[in-house]
Amino acid sequence: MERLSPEEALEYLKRGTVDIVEEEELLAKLKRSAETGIPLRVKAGFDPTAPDLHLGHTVLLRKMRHFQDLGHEVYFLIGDFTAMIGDPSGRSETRPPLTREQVLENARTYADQVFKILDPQKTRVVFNSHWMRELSAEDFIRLCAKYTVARMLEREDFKKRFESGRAIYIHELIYPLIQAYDSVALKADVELGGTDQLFNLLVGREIQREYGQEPQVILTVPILEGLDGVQKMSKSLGNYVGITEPPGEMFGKLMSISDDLMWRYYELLTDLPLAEIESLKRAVAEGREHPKEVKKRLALLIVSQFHSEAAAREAAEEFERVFSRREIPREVPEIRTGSGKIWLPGLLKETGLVRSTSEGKRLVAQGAIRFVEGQTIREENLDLPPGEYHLRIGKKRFLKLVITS
RNA sequence: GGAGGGGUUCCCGAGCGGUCAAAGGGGUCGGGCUGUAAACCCGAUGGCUCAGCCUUCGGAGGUUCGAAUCCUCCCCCCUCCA
Repeated sequence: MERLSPEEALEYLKRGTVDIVEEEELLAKLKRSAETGIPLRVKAGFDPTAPDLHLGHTVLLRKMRHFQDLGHEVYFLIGDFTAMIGDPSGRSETRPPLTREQVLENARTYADQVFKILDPQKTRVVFNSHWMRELSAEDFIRLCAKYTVARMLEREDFKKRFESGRAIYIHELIYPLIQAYDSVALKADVELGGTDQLFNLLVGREIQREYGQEPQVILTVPILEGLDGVQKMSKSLGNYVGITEPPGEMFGKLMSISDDLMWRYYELLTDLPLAEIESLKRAVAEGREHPKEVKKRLALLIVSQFHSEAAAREAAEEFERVFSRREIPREVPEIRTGSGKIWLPGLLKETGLVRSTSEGKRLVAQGAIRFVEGQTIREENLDLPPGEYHLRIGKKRFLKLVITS
């Protein structure tokens, strides 16, 4: 991988990006790096407050990894100083500054998750409070003097707010400058970010120039759609796959995405060459491949990134067993009870499979509860002889009921 | 400082004295169709000891046989004027 020519490297890096500013500059940097043997300094910033990563975040992380695979050095920047401001692009307000302990704690959590993708050998974790705290008021004013209000107001959300007369706080205007200064401090050759970061990243180029540095090249990656295929993947929308989730969970969630979305995930979440993805796409369109099989392959590829290949394969088998062959899952919550009358809604609530007895009643009424063997239970009350029973609640929930005499 | 509009169930959003656990949409869940895909169709969607009872409509009081709906005070958001 490290032996790609600069031109090939460029192609490799371009995959799944939205903007590249400027492509020729990137090529030039790659060439120079190849000649001198000095790796490029690649920067990407992260919010210190939300260390709960999902596949959406990995689009960026994977791009960072691509640079590492080419031998470059990644600066994983934790914006503990900028967090005091809160990036105005999000709806986030000014946040209370985190304590040093919290920041370090979050950084540890990041490390646990991030190194499932990044190569620890080629990753430098840095905190921008490091240099920002050192910056004197004079230095800071000098920094501010390098950019104009008019330029700052070009940013989409500032512009809108300005035009509609909504508040823009001065510290918000500062945010892009600080992020830009981070690039100066790190002498970044490249900065990566989501498409929503484009403006901030561009400011970085200009500020670097002002400080006599060669401007960084910018690569933006798309914001990944969530499992619903419409909204961006996010924890609060519940349409995400967390990177610490167990393999079975991941696999199941990935199998539930739409066929259309599958191609997007192939491109952004796997390293399968684009040409192969194209030919798969064609095979599906022509009916030579079943989309379900292709999706299974996708799920396998993704799950293997976070778990062993064996674990991924096992998840696939389990999926087959339970959903295709309608068999009993390997691990099922079990509840034991004495014989006699059993009130199903109450039992389901007890096991935590449903939230309330009302929900349990509803499910029974709707015919959602059945024995795995096939028979639907339409009565809320059960009276079964001692033995083992396997219940299926809806499509995904299972319960093993053991009745002792 | 002045004038006005608003805070409703997970979300958006109707309701504006009883028939309101509250229209409609979204989401979610269940069923059908399938490939646990999408699309589509049907149904459900506060809780409980469930033909009944309890809790919900920003908060606290009040009027009334009866309030999400009327009154008083308070908190929060938005628009316009200054």
